[in-house]
Amino acid sequence: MKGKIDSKNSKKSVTLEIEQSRRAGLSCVKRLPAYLQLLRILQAEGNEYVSGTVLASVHHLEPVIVRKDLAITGIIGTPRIGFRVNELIAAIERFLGWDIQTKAILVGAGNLGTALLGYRGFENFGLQIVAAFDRDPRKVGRWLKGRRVQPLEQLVKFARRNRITLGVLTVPGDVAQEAANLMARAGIRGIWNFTPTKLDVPADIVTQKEDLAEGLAVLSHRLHYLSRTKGL
Amino acid sequence: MKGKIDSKNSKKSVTLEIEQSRRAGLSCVKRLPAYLQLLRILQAEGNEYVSGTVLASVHHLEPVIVRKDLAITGIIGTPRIGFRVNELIAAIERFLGWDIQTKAILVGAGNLGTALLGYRGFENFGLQIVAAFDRDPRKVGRWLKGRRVQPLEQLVKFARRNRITLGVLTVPGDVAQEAANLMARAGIRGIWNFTPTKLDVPADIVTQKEDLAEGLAVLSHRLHYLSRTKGL
DNA sequence: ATTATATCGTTATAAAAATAACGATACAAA
DNA sequence: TTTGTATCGTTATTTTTATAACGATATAAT
Repeated sequence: MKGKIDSKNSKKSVTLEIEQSRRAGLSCVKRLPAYLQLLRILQAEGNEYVSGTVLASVHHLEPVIVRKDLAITGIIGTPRIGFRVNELIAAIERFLGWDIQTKAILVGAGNLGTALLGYRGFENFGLQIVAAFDRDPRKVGRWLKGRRVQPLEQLVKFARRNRITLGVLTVPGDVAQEAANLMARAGIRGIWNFTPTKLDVPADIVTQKEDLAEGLAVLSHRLHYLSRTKGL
Repeated sequence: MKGKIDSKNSKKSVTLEIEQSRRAGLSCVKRLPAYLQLLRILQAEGNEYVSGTVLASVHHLEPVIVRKDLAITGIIGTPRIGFRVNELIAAIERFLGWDIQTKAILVGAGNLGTALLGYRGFENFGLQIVAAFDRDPRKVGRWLKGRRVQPLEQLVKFARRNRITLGVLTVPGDVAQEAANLMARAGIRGIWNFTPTKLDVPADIVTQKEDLAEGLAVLSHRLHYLSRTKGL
């Protein structure tokens, strides 16, 4: 008389199929790479399954949060067992768009720019920095971590010709807006902004500001005012 | 019969004086450095006052948020005028503990470590990286951005002798925990963790994890699934 | 076969953060 | 002097995020 299986399943499948990925909370998206990192280690170690509980304990999170986060990638686990590591990795990568490599250019071959160029590991994040640009004539022409530094004047042509969609901005703050304008002209769709400058860009361009000072502020504040909070 | 001025003022002053800095929301603390950065520019340009409205518009925030954020530093503005730039800078710096320089050591003289060592600007964040350490004998002894790279074995002695309270961790992920243990033994109180490894440390040590992948995940996700959100 | 248990997925509640609303104040202009 | 307005600080509401609660399920143990 209750017909439990039927009524529940039909509702769930419809919901999941129709709205594809329900609104993905920002904090959730931020946690996904951390899961991914651990999952790759587990995969390399030969683990076939992993439980949300394990993922949670490593990252000092509540298991519920992990399960909810994973749910938005569309993955489905089995009770008492957990999730298939392979499937989980694939689901997260796909959700973040990291299953296909995105070509990016980097502007500003200074300290930080050089470090980012040298970072082996972006390939794990679906990112491929294919070229570097700088305004300084002394830097132009030199080779940095396998890429020849090109002059800024070449940026627009290069980016258009190679269908570049992502730009990494590592110039000094006072020329950041200028460089961003150049990227916009070049048809770039997203800017990863490592400068302290808040960029003004057309509405169809996505920017992500990366500010070291932010994290340092949290650290300093906790250090000075006794740490009461627990989480990250 | 209402006695509005009296009742309100007495309540406010008591509240403010007693609990010093009411619980500082995490998101608020993160925004403070951005204000600070802009304030210093305004100061250099000779501006004496700034309104919360201006701060807000530059950073694409609501004025209310700015006023609330500033309020927790203890600063008080004047209606129609705004805040004194000098006072505001001092208040934020003091709140974050950036009014006195904190000495730090850096462990891991790789790409990122080198870039951080070369970053002129930490002095604006109350941070002074006074020494660099590395495990690799080929790096030990070399000079990097004005600091001689020392062997890991010297870390504990050096940190204790110089009363170092903060450690910057830029080693590969698989040796991060090991380095963190060393820092703990050396009496370090806070660890700025640039590795992808979640650290296990004694409860009295504060850690702040800096994960580039986090920001990239947000950027990628927005790029792939149409950007509906507006804010940073 | 029954019971126990670890885990899942969902729903309900609590906490934190963002947004909105509103009175108060200081200067400017009529 | 009066009125207007930009801004402040606080309180109220909404939204987002985290935590808690709970039934469901798959294996292991009795």
